[in-house]
Order: sequence, then structure tokens, then C-alpha cells
Amino acid sequence: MVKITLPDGSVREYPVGTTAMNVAESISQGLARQVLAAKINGELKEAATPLNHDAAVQLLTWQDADGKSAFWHSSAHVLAEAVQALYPHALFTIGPAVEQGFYYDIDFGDSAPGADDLTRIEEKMMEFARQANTFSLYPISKADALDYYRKRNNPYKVELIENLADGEITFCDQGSFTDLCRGGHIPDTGYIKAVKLLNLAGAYWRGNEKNKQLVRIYGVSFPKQSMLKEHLELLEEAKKRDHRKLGQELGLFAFSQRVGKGLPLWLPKGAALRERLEQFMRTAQRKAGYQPVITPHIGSKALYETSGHWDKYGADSFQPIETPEEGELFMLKPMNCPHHCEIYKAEPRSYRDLPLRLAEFGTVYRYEQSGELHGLTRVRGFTQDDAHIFCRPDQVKNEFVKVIDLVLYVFKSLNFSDYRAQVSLRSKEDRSKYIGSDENWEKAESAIVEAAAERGLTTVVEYGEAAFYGPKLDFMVKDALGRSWQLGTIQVDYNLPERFELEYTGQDNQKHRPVMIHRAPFGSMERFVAVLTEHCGGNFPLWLSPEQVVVLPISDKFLDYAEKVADLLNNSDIRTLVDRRTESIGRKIRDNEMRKLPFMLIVGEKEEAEEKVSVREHGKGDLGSMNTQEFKQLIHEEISRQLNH
RNA sequence: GCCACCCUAGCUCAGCUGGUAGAGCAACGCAUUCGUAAUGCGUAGGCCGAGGGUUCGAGUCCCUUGGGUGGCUCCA
Repeated sequence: MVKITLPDGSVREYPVGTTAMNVAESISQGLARQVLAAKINGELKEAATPLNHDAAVQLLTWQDADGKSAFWHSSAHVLAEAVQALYPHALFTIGPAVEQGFYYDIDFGDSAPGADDLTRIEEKMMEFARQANTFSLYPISKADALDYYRKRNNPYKVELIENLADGEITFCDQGSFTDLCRGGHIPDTGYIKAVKLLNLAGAYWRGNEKNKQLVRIYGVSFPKQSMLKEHLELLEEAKKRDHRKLGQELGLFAFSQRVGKGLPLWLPKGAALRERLEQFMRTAQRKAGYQPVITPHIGSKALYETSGHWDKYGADSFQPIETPEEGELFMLKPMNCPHHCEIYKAEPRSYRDLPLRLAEFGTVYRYEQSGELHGLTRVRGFTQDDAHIFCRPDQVKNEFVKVIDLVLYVFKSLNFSDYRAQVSLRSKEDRSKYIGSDENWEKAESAIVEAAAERGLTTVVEYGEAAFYGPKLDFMVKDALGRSWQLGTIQVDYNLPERFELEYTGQDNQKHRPVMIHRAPFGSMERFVAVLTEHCGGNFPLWLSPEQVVVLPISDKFLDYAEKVADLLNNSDIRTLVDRRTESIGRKIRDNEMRKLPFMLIVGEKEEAEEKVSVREHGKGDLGSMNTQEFKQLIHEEISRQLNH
């Protein structure tokens, strides 16, 4: 007998050679029908794997991330089988499950499919799925495995096998298809009831640009047809929140071919939104002891040679600007730090002056690869809510705590509760590439970890993700389509103080090198507005909304009263307009609802006579009538509720 | 940059296998003066992203080019 421990801690006994599926059946037939795979001692395995020793077993269904993963990974096998049937010369490489489905990277040689061929492949997949072929995993010797793929002229699988140890290699068969695979499949292909191949993409073998480019086919699959339908509807829904769509609809920003790709144009409403955010940050920073500075948009090439950016990024950036003076070269600034270093150097500094916090909404230009550009989240010209803190090594932790507070204040004010904080530290093994003393790194790294813990941040620590010049703490937020974007960032820098030979006079009357902290709570105004737009689906918080109130006269007869109300509100700093169009009231309400205007004031005969307004809130409907004083108070209360938490 | 796809009126989109461009919304004009999500009628609006080619004829086919979209280390 073997003892099987289930996730709830219960232990059951079964005959040797029993399977996870048998365990499921012993619990209930209903469960057994749902089991897709199992985790045996933490490893994802087939539910049919015989259990010959005591083991911890977790039964996986569609509800488990790993269950989905087994399902999608198995679907990748079926995709390969279908491709093999239609393109006999295709060479398979890897086909894993991903967060939202699966893909397979395939070398098609000269006969790559186009997007139109995906339907054909889908149909073939469903044909194999209906055959309900079992996935059977079996061990194979390294020699036999190599032989198998050498005969098929598949250098990719050969390379993969060469890196595996003999004795731990397994193949998996299903129907007419055999694949090198470590396992973790659903029982048979019949579980797959719906498949959708989403797109084709180029992907380099092993992700390296120097290697051959393969064709990657992305897809999703489901155990029920209705689930696919829901999934596709969800994707459609997400598209409605896309900041590029909303940005156009709400008149926030635009792009122009003639201006150049990746260079956003902020329209009046977008500019109003952005300025309000900047104002918000300025106030918060002033309270936190930052001093605003202003620096030019260009800097001499020598500045970036000093900073090291020319060597590292020069070739891939906007190229230097020439002047009538022979040999004189300027760069569009790709970052504000070198300028701020020069501000630090503008006067001698004492330990008493530190920390020195220099803040600037600095516009920078970076020549991102054209394929990387994406709406407002990845652009070639953007404005950072940048600041550099120059401090003593013993002040790093405290400064970190203060910056974390600022970032959390921003997130809270804008209702971002679903973010991820990542601490990036040095790699544990190779520490040769990092600049700065070991001692300082130790100090800074523990300062970050402690500061994050002190502020109750749940962080993910990534070793080896630190920049060569210092460790960092990043805040990531997901967009409407589930893609992760980095917003706030806090980075320690030992490099620039060194290169610019920054110093301060210590208490001991000796020269010391300050530590520099880069930080941008928004990240960039562009990216932040993009993520914020998606986050609130275009319904910005009242205090940020470019237009807060619109007055709708029932008919032209009440235009004068409407104007009077609007003037009154505008004089109280409530951004108000009047819908002067000669349209029905129903029409005006509809249009302003669609423009996502937070409040509508409907005024007609009744209101004018009683000196009142009928209030309608976006998405909520009629709130009844009140006088303008009461309405002003309602607005001001709402705004202070949003900002003072 | 690379792979796939897309580009037709301000916006959203039709336009079959090539026969010389169409709708809705928006805009403008006229009428309507309206009570909580679309008043009616009319007018105007397009070098079908750009350039080249094939053809008697190209929005439609081919090539080049611009812009956009998705993807480009979530390991057998």
C-alpha cells in the first residue's frame, strides 16, 4: 500500500501502482470527471501516473492554474499534431502553456502559413481532439531520443536533448504525434472542446535575435465551447477600455505621421488632465521637501560621455544635433539625471545640505525600436515626474521610506489597489558587473528591503535584476489586456556620483561621495495617463476630470439661466460648461453621458423659478434638485473625499 | 529592427471572383423649443495611407514605402 497525502492534510491508503485518477474516483465520480492532471510531490504530472511510493498528491481541475496549464500545454501538442499533418516538413521546437493559452514555435522552412491558414489548422486540431487520443508519456534513452530527432533533421530538439541528462528524458505520444516532453498532460485530447488560434508571430529560437526566426502560433483552448465564447467576449470588453480607443473618443491625445511615430500630441482635454496630475504631484513633492528645478531639453554630447550614456546607448538613440560651429554636438536629453548632477555640482555641498531633492517634470527623448511603440505606454518623447535625491549613505533607508510613502499616496489617490512591487537586487553569484563598493550595496539592498517591509509592502524579490549601478524598487500595474507596465520606480545609483565626481564635505571635514536616488512615482506622464485611463475606463475621478459639470438647458429659453449657473460654478473653481445646442433634452443627456461627464445639471422652467438645478450623476442617474450652494458643496465634498484619505 | 495582419469620409465600417465609391454617426443648413440615454428633413464631405507595376480597366492583383495592431526567453 502507498500513503497518499491530499492538500487538506488527510492521508489515504491505496494499493501500489494506483493513479491520481484512481484517487479522484475514490473521492467522487464528479471530481474524477473534472480532473485534468495532478501534482505529485509538487511536480505537474499526468493523472494516469502510477503511484509506487508514498506521495503528496494534488488533483488539478480547470479551477487550478496548473490544471489550465496542463490543458493548454496538451493543446500545444494537438496544435503540433495538426501542423504536422498539414505541413509535413515543419520542424517543432518548443510549445509551452502561457498565462492565457499556449503557443508553439515552429520552423516552417519556406512554406510558412499565413493568418488565413489558422482556421484550417484549428479545424485539423478539432479533428484530432475529437479522436480522444490518450497522452502517453514514456522514458527514452538519450541516444534513442537524439537518433529520433536526427533522423527528422530537427536541430532544435537535438539541441534541447543534448542539454538533458540521460535517464530523465521522456517522450509523449498522442495519436500520430510524438514529442519530447517532460509531462503534465490531460488524460486525452477529447477534453479539448474548443480551440481558437489567435495569431502568428515571429519569435527567435531561444529568444535570441541572432538565431533563426521561427513562426510562433498562439492559441487558447477550453473544455467547453461556451467558455471560448466568454473568453472572446472578455477580450472585446477589454478593448473598450484600451487607452488608445478612449484617448481618441475622449479627445485626450493624438498621433500624427507628420510629427513622427511615438511622439504624442496632447489635446486640450488630455493636457488639462495631465496638468492636474502634475499639479497634484508638485504639491505632494513640495510637502515632501523637494525643490523644483528646470533644465534644458538638450545637453552637449560631452555631458553624456561623462555620464556614460553615450557609450551605452549612443548608437541606438536620436543622433547628435549639429550646430553651425564645426564639431559642436548636442543630444536631445534621454534622461534628466546628468543635468541634475550638474546642478548638484553648481555649489559646494555640506553634509548638512543633504538630502538634496531636485525635482523636474523633465521631457526626454529615447529612440525606442519602432516595434516597441505602443499608444502612450511606450513612446519616443515623454515627460518623467523625475527627481533625484542626493543623500548620505546612512540616509538611504529613510529616503526610501519617504518615496514609498509618496508612491503609495499617489496610488491611493487614484484608486490603484492592484499593483505589484518588485525589489531588484544583485545576482547572488556573479557580482563582478556591479559598480560601487560591496559595503554600500549591502547597505542599500537591506535599506530597500527594510523600507518596503516597514511600509507593509508585499514585494517580490528578484535577484540579478538590479541595474549595474544600483538596486531598485519598481511598481507594476496591469493594463486592460493584462499586460504589465512599470509605473513608479525608485533606484539607487552609485555610478553617476562617481562619474560626475559629486562630493560633499562631511562632519569630519573630509570629502565624501553622496548616494543618488532616482525616482518617478508616475513613471512618466504618458504611461501614467494611459494606465489610469484604462484603470478607470475613462471615468476619471472628479478632481481630475477635464470637465466636471455640464449645464443642460431644457430649451433655448433657459440658456441665460444656464449661463448664470455655469458662471457661478466656474467662479468657485468647478469646471463647468453649457450645452448650448438646440437639441432635445434627451439628446443632450445621452451625448454627455457618452462623453463621461461626471455631473449634468438640467435646468428648465421649474429650476429657474426656484433658483435650483436638477442634478444627474454620470452612470447613476437623477439625484433630484437642489440649489447651487448645495450642489457646490456636494462637488467639494466629493473632491475632498477623493483626495484626503 | 524582425514575423503576421490592418489602413476606404472627422469616427465606426460596407464594397462578391478587377468594371471606376457607399451606409450610420459626427459636421453644416432649415424646421422643431423639447423634462432625464438619439426630433425630422436636407447639404456638404473621399488622389480608397503613399509610390510604382500588371491590365483595355486597380479600392480590389503584384512590388516598394509610410503608419497602425498583436507578438518576439513565461524553456523539452
